[in-house]
Amino acid sequence: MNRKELEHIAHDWFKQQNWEPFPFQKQTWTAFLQGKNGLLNAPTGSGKTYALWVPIVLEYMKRHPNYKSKPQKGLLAIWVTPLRALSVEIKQAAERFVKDLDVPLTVGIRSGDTSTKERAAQKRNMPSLLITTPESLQLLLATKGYDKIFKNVIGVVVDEWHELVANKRGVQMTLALSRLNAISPSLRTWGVSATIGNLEQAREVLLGVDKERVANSVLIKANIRKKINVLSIIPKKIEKFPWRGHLGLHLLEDIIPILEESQSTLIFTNTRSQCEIWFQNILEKHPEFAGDIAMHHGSMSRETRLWIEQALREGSLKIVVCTSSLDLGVDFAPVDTIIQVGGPKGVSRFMQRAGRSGHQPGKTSVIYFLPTHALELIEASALIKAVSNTVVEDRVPYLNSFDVLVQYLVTLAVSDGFYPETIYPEVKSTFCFQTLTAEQFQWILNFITLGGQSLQAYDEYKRVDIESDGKFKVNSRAVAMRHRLQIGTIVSDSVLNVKFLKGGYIGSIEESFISKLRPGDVFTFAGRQLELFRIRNMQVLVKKSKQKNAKIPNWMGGRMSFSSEMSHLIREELYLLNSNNADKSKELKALEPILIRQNKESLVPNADEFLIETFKTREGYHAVFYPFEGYFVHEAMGSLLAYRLSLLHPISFTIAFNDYGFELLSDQPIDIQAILDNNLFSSEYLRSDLEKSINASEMAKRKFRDIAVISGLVFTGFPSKLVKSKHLQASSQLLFGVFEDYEPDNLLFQQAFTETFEHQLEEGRLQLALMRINSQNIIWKSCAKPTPFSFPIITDRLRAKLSSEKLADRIRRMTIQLEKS
DNA sequence: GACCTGCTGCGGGTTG
Repeated sequence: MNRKELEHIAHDWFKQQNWEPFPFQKQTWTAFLQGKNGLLNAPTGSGKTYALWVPIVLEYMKRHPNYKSKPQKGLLAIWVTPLRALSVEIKQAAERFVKDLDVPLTVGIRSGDTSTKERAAQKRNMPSLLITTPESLQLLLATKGYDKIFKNVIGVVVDEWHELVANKRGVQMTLALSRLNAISPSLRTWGVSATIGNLEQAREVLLGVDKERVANSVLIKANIRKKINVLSIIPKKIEKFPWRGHLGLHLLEDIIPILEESQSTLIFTNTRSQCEIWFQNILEKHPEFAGDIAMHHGSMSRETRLWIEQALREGSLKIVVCTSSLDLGVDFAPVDTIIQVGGPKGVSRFMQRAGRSGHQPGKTSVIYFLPTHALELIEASALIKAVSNTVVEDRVPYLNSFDVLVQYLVTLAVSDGFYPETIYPEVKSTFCFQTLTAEQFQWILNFITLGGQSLQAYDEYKRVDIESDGKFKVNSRAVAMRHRLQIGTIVSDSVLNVKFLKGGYIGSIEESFISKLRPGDVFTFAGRQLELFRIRNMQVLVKKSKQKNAKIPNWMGGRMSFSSEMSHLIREELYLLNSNNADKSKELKALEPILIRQNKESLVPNADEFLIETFKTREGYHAVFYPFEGYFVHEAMGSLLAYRLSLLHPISFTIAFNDYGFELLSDQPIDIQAILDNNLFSSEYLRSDLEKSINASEMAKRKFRDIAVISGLVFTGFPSKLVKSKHLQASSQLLFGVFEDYEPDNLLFQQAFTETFEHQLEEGRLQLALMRINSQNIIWKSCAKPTPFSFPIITDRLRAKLSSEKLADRIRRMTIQLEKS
């Protein structure tokens, strides 16, 4: 049978399903059958799964013409998905396909949900097509004789590659790929990705830095444009609409008609507590929705979440209030409407959420944007434009994640052991470790065998032995076991499990929240009123309660900052505000009263202007700056400017910031002229000034917590008996301190700082922002009172008390004040 | 006068 004939079979099959084959499918089949690697860019719900199952099966038929009488045993292809939740759907698709085609191939799943028994059975007899997660694949590499499992694999497909490419799970994935490539000579690597700004780079990350290999691969773009209809909910009376806030409950009644008219609706909120609040408020004001409404977020028990997902699929739920937990994965066909409450902070996140509705080829997605404060109308306007111009963010890959490399090398040492001279070039071929030097690699080897320089005295850090032939191998069963338990790059937050007294797991909650409650107190969680009974063994035992006005928990999650694309779009919209342009969006027009007020008290900047406002209140002297660059950049820029100002003249500040700008507050007048005369926005000496200006060590210490866990320096405990997170924090801090004092050139210690500057403070973006400000005219407005622009920032400070002043300075200042009075 | 904050994802031993 030749390739053409085989393709016909597949085409016929597609016809039988009444599916219109997309052009990219044939292109993908051809490239795969030619032995090429590649990246397929296709939206969800476009049949992309089949685009890659088909050629894998075709290749199998081609290789084994008498496959019916003599089916090939062992693993043929691996499908990696970042979400367990997707495994079942992919498995069903694959099974249906091989069954209809009558090919004797077996399909299996291997993930955390797979039982020990099944896992063992699988190891004896691997399915032909294995669906797994990056972590479970890594665990397979920690198995004795893994090379035999993988030696005949012809294809690895990494699904949702855009989700992995910019984090450590992606790094881990590429390390595994580097090994598989060496084991299996006819392996093809394929990624499937949603549209992202840097698709070309995503391909390079997937395939490694070998230029020839990348040049011989293909990048296939599906070119299917999903129609998205964005509608914003505009407050009827902007004068009474708050200048700040994040909940958006003022507009609750405005969405009721939308809920009633839609078959089913997802309401996306930005935080878990906001999700709880919206759910509760809708039910309170519209009890008629009871039974039709549910909520879904990451701290709720998996059981409840799965139930809700199933109900959505079946169309038996009308409304689900959720967080990012429903961004991805499972496709809910009956959902026809999306409501986004508050700014989504990034264009791709917004589009991703919009895409949850009308999830069928050819259908239009509908998303409503509900602003939670006045300035978010600018965001609404910007998002509408972004969607029609298909602006998408880059996903920036990690570089030199030594913690992941340490884990990977121990993984290899746990199974069959490794020879550095074989593994070094493989590691170096990955995007993440392309600049890894022989010295650095040697340092890592020393680290896993001796525990590095400062931990040499402790046996527990000597995990790997060097055997007489030079093989690196773990011989201790205890070390191997602990390592397997801790494979992966996701480090969980410190949480307590919430359970009913009579049993029944509800979800997880932050230690910091629950410690403020006493037995008998009532709180709301997962939409229920719960009375705290007692806390025991990291478990919160509760009873049902009917009491109203319960406290709502907050979780300490990651903070979302504007993406650089989003910041850019916001500025573009802002610059339109002053124009009398007739085609100004209705969102911007609605802002008119606030615009008039801002222009009266201060000014709305144009494209060539950078605004600084100063005013005095009873709190002190305020200076507010508006780069519109997002929270993270403002955090860094605020500290930088405060530091540089204090060099000119001793002064101390309190700094506040949000996505729009930052504020310096002092008890002395702030010399803005000095900022202008001394070029304090210069991007020169950025890193060294930044290092001196912020408490980099404190931030790095927090980053180091994850690094310590991933690299195996800190053990998070056995499944049944988790180590208390406080202990975890303590030991990672202890180690941080040791390295700081005795081994500052420790690569893991240094990595904590690199991550702080590059990922937390976004040094690269800060640099660009400073350059932009330097090219603008700085307009300094001395205002009589807080302006609409400054109000959200200065009130934010009342919550987050972040001070640049040292305790000693503060005490000194307070004493002087006392003396004066 | 304006203000209830901070997402998501995975994994959990061995042998005959």
